Amino acid sequence: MTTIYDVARRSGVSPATVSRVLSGRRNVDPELSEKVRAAVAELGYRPNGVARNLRKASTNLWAVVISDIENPFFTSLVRGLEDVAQTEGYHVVLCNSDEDPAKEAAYASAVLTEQMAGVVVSPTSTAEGVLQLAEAKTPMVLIDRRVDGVEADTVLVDNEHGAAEGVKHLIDGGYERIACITGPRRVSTAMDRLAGYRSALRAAGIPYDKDLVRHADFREAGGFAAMESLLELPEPPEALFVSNNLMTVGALECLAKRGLRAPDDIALVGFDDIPWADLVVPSLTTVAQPTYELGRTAGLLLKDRIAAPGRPPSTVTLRTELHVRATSAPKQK
Amino acid sequence: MTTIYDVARRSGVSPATVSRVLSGRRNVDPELSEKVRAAVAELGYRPNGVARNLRKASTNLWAVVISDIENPFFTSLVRGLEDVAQTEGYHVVLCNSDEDPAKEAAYASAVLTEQMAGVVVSPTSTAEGVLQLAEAKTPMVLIDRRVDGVEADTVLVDNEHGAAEGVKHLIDGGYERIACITGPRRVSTAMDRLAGYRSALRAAGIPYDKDLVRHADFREAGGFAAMESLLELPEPPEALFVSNNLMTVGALECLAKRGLRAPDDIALVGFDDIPWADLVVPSLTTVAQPTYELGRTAGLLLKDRIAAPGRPPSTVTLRTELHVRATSAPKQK
DNA sequence: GCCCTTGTTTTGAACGTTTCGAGCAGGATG
DNA sequence: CATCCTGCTCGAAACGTTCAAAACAAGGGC
Repeated sequence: MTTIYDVARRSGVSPATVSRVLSGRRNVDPELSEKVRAAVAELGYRPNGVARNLRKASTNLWAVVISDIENPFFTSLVRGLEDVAQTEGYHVVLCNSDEDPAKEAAYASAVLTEQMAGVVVSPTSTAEGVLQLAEAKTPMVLIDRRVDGVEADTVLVDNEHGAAEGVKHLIDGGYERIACITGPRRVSTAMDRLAGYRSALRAAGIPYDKDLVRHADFREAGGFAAMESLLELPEPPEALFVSNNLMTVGALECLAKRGLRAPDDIALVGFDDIPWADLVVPSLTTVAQPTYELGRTAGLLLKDRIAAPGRPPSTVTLRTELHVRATSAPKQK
Repeated sequence: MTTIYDVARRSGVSPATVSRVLSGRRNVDPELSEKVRAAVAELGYRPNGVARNLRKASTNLWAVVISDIENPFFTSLVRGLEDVAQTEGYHVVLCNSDEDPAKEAAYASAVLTEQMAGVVVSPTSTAEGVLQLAEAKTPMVLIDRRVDGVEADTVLVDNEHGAAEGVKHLIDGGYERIACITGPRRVSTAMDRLAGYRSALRAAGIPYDKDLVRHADFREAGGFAAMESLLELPEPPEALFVSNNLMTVGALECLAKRGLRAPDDIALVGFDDIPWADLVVPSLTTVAQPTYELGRTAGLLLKDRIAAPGRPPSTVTLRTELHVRATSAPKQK
């Protein structure tokens, strides 16, 4: 391996000067600089990033800790983050936590020992990894969910407002008996979306009926089961609001299996888009989240945090957008 | 930051001994070992991964260079890879090349300067990055596509056989005038799938008509345009084989826009699944690739390559699986 | 009692960079 | 002419680990 010493010898200067030439500092004689560049080219020298990292006590890695890259929500988010990372000179390390606090903690530990420059994390319910990172003062951006007791930059979506908008849309379509499938009680997004559901009902003067609410696990199977349980009610709902994409898919599968159709048998609005929602027939009405933008924003916040670690943390809340499609067509009287 | 020296001082041994205790080597007195562990716990010592990497001249990073994480094919592949990486003690760095040889080359360069332990890459058409890595003898696994002149471990799918099976399925359904939308000429997978299309026709005694073949860009827009061009033929095809998932989506969108339906107006088989292909109505017949398994296999090959760099490269070919759904229903006479 | 062997620990030298302080010209100033 | 700057360059010390080689202790054979 050729080192900075080889280049120094070849160009007749000291390693220190080579270093300054390569790191683009000023205060170096143009003539020497030229010699150094020539030597670099001749020798095919490539700086050793690891050595630089050791010396500088930091790497150019960002970790992104999410529950599962196969969830389209995170896929697009990660893409947004990676695009920012690329322009800022960082690389993104992908970490699937599968909502498992132990895995999250293991990744947090890796972030610390590998001296990564920063982390973007969508916290699991217990969030011990996040606490560990917060304590170590690692630059960190929380995404999608808040964590009690942790002060950190956060990127959220206006869950309550988005959910309310989706439910209001159903109400406007003439539906009154509207059910809700949401996520675990410990997850802030699940509760925020439920709150939106309730506030839309309240605004319309429809009484809240807790028998119409199900808490599932944000996964396909959970949505399926919750849908089944709702359909088995003595008086099934005439419309449904589902609070994430995978559970919506599960609910749709349940309907398909039973030969039921939206919106004729039950009207449907889902939170969070799924790819090609237009191709599903009947096409799916969703409260779309700006997932790419979420990732991008997180990247920008992380960059700023690294540049100025002392600054007080900020929270950015992005707006959702209601995509009206076929499953929420107005009630036929 | 607490270092191995601090631990050594605290436990009354030399740094070397601490190192041996922590790296789990034998030849260390259990009593000392215990003391060291105690000191580690008391001080909250955490080894510095960067320093270790420098000394060992290698990191625990794998890069995965793909065209776009938002393509479900790669999403699932990356997930398979990451699962192997995790059990083997590596981390995965995500690199979206967007089919841009310059970006690919930039990532290849980063792999070298950051001393990453290995790379899994789905090569772009010109593959200069791959050549650079091959020259540097970086452990590398090629995925999905072959590269001329590069000897490396490779994981492929039996494209020709899979395509032939899909097309034969259409022929068996009574269709004869079958079109094909495939990818760029320089990409091996595109040509392999086209070859499968041709061989299925040949086996059935159907003459090959090059007017029924379109080369597009493997993207949604390309599939859309190719579909339009096929529909404008004086005598449009009665069935269609599309050689990747995004172009299939594009083709479906084109049909939807024109108010045409599969399989009544045109029967359809796509190569590569899309998520929730069952939910699309009519549900989509596909030649499914074992995408997760592709990533997993690549990970295992990479692990082996790192363990034994000298071994001759091997190629693994995985089988596709025909998922018969609604869009390929037999022709109604 | 001496020497060799075996098993464990320590010393000290890397690994390849960056950066601090010192050194050294050469010009400006008093 | 001495002194002070200014602008560059260089030497050397980190950064925190691992590992080869040396040192040491203890046990066994002759």
